[in-house]
Amino acid sequence: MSDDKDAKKDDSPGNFVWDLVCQDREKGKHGGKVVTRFPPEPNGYLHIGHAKSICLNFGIAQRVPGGQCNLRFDDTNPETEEVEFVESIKADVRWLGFDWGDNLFFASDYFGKLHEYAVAMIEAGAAYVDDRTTEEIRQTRGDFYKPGDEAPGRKRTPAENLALFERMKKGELADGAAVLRAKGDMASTDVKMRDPVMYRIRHARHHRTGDAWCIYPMYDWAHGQSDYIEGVTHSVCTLEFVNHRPLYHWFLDRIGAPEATRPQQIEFARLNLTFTVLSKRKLQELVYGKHVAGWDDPRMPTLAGMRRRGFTPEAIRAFCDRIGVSTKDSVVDVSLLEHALREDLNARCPRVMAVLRPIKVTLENFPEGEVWEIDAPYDPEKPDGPSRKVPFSRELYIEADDFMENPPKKFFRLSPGAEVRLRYACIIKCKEVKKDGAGNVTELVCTYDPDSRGGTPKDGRKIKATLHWVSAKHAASAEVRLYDRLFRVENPLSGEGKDEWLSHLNPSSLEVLANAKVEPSLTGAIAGHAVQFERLGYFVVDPDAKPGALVFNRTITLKDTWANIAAKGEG
RNA sequence: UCCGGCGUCGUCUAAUGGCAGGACAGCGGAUUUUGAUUCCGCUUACCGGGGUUCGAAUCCCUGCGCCGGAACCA
Repeated sequence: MSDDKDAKKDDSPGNFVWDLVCQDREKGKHGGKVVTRFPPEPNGYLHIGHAKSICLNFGIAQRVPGGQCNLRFDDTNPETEEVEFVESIKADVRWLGFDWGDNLFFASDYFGKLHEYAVAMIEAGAAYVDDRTTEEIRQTRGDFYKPGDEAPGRKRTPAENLALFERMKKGELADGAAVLRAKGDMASTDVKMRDPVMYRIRHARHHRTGDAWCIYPMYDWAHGQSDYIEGVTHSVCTLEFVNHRPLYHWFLDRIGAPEATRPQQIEFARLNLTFTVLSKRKLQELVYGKHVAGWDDPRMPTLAGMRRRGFTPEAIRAFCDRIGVSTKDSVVDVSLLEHALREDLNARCPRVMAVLRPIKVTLENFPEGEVWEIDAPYDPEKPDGPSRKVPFSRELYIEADDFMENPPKKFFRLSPGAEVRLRYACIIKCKEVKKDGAGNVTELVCTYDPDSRGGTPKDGRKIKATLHWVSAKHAASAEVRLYDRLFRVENPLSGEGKDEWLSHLNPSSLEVLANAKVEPSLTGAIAGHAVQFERLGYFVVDPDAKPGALVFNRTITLKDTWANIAAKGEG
């Protein structure tokens, strides 16, 4: 089949949802049409967990000829939803690389239609108004072991219920005074079926419909019907909705949706990540509790935060491909995300040099005033490819971490009497260590080997370490923000206490270095420019940067075998 | 005491009654002017117990464990 060929064009791995979609197409269900949807509630920012759902839903639509994925905002709760969130969500989906075309919808588009359906249900005696208190309704619902009691409203005539519902709609009743309930089965073992609430009263301004309505549909009433109205074929959601599936189907029955054209709800496991919290509520707490600087704080797992941190859409999509999709609760190791990130950045970032914690080096035998303009490739694996000039002179900065006065055995960087290579420049040897009154190293006096220009010594002797450096006189200053994992424990939510998870915040998730030194080629770098600082990691220019005031965010470090060895040595 | 879902390397995920494979992590090695990258190699798994079958991760029974469910949230 030519369809098969189309489906195999991309190399995305399959998963059980994709399998179901393929089976349905083979059976000719929905005439072979596939329509999915991504249905965020605009009450917060999108995070990496949403990315999994976005990649799944838009991914399926992309892989099917004529496939369609709607972006539908599930905006049925005016008290928590805002335009700011719908705009950020649209921007994030676009940034991730997906396009909903003309298929931008809102559940609030269907308020009128939903109301018609509800009225028809009341007329058919399938729904009624319950005007007791929330507390009474809760208490008469029964529990897991006992059936509930039937509400008095059930006995009213359709005409009476219609009149009451009309009063609800007109705003004659206060918030909480009454709800519309479907006549389910108060004795059902499935608590969801015990006369589910369809509408509640909220005298609140809605971000789109304004004050047109004061009754708002509940999720179970709105969602399946919205799917149906849009012609969605596969309604993919997360596992916590498995319990809602019978009700999803039941409401479709009530409105008379023909079996052949109705959507099918399919559930998959939401993403969990080690060292990360992904619940919307927790993310809100981090933002509103000022534990982070905002929704786009580079430590946040929000797409806005990750973007600012320096993640690429490609890395996130590759990650989503690799974690797969299943119906098993799972926790993905964050190192898999980091791997996908490094893999992508490694392939796209030019290599440059920057010194984060400068320590001064003076080459005592290097002529005062002389400057080498070294031609250094942006991609060392392509020595003849694009390059930039890097000035080298008598006074340099190297990384403080690259010098130890009393080095352990396996440390092969600079120490008194030791030789190292300065990348692309030459071999130097440490002659003298200068210190201040407190015993801090302030300067290293070194000599350079004039026969090693370029970095290769004439006599062919082996130099184990190569250090990055910048010329003191030529370097630009920059602020560098060193980001690390927001939590220091693998499962921040493991504790019992309500706010215990906050105690697991990593106190050193952000370290700001005010006086880093970067090579002059970086002087005019603009926000979003991503580079590798050789031997350190991947960095991106932050939007806070201004002309003459560079600001870099560390996206992620390079893998660091030495750090592991050093850490073990201490243990 | 109820209803529903789920159990495969440390982690994530394949297998659709026929050799339990991949990725990440870890460990070891080669190359390296980034202790990076790249390359090579290694360790490690079918929740337990029965049954059906020539043959079971897969089908059946049973036990156990984990997750979700009693909002006028989604």
